[in-house]
Amino acid sequence: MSSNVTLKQLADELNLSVSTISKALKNSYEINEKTIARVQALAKKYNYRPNRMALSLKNSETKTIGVIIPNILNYFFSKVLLGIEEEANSKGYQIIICLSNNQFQKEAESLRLLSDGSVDGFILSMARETQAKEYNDHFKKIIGQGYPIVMFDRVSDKIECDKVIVNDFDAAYNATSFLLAQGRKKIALISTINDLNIGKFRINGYKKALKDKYSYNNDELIISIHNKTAYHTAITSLFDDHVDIDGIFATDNVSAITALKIANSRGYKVPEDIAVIGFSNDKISRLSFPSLTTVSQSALDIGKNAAKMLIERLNKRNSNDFKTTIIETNLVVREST
Amino acid sequence: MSSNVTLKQLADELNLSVSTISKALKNSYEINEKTIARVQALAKKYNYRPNRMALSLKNSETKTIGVIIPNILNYFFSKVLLGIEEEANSKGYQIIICLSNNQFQKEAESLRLLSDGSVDGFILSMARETQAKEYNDHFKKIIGQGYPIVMFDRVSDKIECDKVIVNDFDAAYNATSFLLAQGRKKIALISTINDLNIGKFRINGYKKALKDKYSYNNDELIISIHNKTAYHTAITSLFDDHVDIDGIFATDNVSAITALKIANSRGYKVPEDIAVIGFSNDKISRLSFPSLTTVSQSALDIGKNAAKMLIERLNKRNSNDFKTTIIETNLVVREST
DNA sequence: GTGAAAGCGCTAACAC
DNA sequence: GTGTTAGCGCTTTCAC
Repeated sequence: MSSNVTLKQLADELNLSVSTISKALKNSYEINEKTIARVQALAKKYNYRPNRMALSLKNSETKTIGVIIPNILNYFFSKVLLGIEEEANSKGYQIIICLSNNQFQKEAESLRLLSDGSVDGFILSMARETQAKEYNDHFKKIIGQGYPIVMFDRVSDKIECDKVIVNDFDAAYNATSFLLAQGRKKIALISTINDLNIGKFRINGYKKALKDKYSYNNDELIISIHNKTAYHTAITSLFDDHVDIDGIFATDNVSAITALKIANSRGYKVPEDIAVIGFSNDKISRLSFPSLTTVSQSALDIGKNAAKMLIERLNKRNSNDFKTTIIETNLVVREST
Repeated sequence: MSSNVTLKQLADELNLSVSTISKALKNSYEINEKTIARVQALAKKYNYRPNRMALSLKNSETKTIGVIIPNILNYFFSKVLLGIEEEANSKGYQIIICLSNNQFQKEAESLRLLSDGSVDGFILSMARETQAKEYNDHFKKIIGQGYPIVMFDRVSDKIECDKVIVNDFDAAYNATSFLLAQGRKKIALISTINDLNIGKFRINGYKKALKDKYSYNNDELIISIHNKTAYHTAITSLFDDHVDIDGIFATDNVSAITALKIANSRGYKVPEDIAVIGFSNDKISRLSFPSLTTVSQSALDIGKNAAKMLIERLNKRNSNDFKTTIIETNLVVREST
């Protein structure tokens, strides 16, 4: 921390008391106008700023939000963070960031560390491990301690708190329907997030869309990938086993683009012979060859809404009417469909 | 902030004084062992954690680092952030993050907001606007207030502080030399960061490499792009004007991949007819078609080093021996060369 | 072995 | 119109 000027130093220099200085800086009606002017001039000269820690201690509020994110290298989460930061800053809040790296241990530790009065509340998306193993107690404990939480995207039914999600079922349903409307006859789903709730919702959306289309007479074709190193082999097998495949919906863009590359190298024409849709409207979807149609989740809005909800809750404590906000997705159509 | 237990509450419940509790929790030799045991048991029961704001106020240190980043959607900066977070956490520091969005105004405002005792020091990379317009005063002011700064990647000669950079000159020299060693006869440089120092260093590295290769007899061919929307047109013109181009070194991956796409669409064979090298070892470089050779900046190490340097400086104030750490780059060769 | 008191920087109720 | 005091939660010095 720095050697900033304090009220006391200003008071000494002007031969006034600390409380007079404090009031003068707030333009209190109690204080003589000349005094106010003198005080404010000196404060300006020394660039006085009230010490944030002293204020926090006094007011029992930090004006700081703890944000816990599974993976900062993921474009979606970065963009949500951008939204949180914008909204929080505009309301006078700062954000402390912790990265769980998708590990339960680190998520719980971050929660523990920040629940020492460092923040007023939390915005978070569950670590993959936490959701896969259905750990909840660390969240409940924090909430029990009086810290409000807003969860986004990867949320848990078991936790009572505000939430911001997209309708993953609808998103997948619409994406699959888009392929069906093009007359695609054999559509596969590639999922790399089978262990997450959102992954399950997306699978269900895909299944329902196929079922609703009476003229579609192939079985569901679902490839589940659990390992980063397995993308290429798994998708290669998909093409080997189903040469007549003409549509792919992937729950992430890395597998979507891997599929595109394999299709390219096998001489499929995209989108004539095969269409591919990814998930998350990130940079790579614009730069792939051909560019990738994706489901856009409006990550920025998710972040802004989450911040807005948390700040609202901080201002009207003790109410139990938790809300879940659903952010609309939309299909951004590019060259791959 | 939450309703955490305080020393006072523990003291009341045990009919002891606050100071006894405080000492007991620290296993002070002054305190009776039985008392220690009783106190610690109760503290554990109530999940006591010392209030961070009170500690900060008392100790005049926040154990928090302010990080100001130009663009969180940029993979390089995200990865640096990851490095900072890892190193800082391991040393017991938290990080408050601010995004300048490459605007001077927002950068200066973030600095101003956090210099109220919220953080112990700063890690930052200059906003594009700040560097282009050579604004420095806001940094100097903060340093004058006693806040140490560590700058990384986009740094300024005008500011005396610790720095972490890569050798952009060498990186560009080596990348260009790699193309020359392949026998490329007409190598273009595409720069989208001409307004940044690192952009200038990269151009110089490219120029020097061409000069050092006696057998190379084409002129320098430098395309400078200043506008996000102009990538495609500018690079298309490059190909129009120089059909015999056989090598491209780009200072960023979006233009490198745009070049790849244009080359693909014009029937060039990559890398036989033309080779392309990008900058920053991010996800898209692996997923492009063909995958892109890039200069890897070891972003994680940059982040870790920056955090390490700042924390070291915080522990030995008042010394003026500022260091600049140079992180090695290396060329990651993929299919595009 | 335990407790009282001061002080970190600030605000606000209450003197004067 | 200005000053005194108490207190936010904690640590530490000094008394008892």
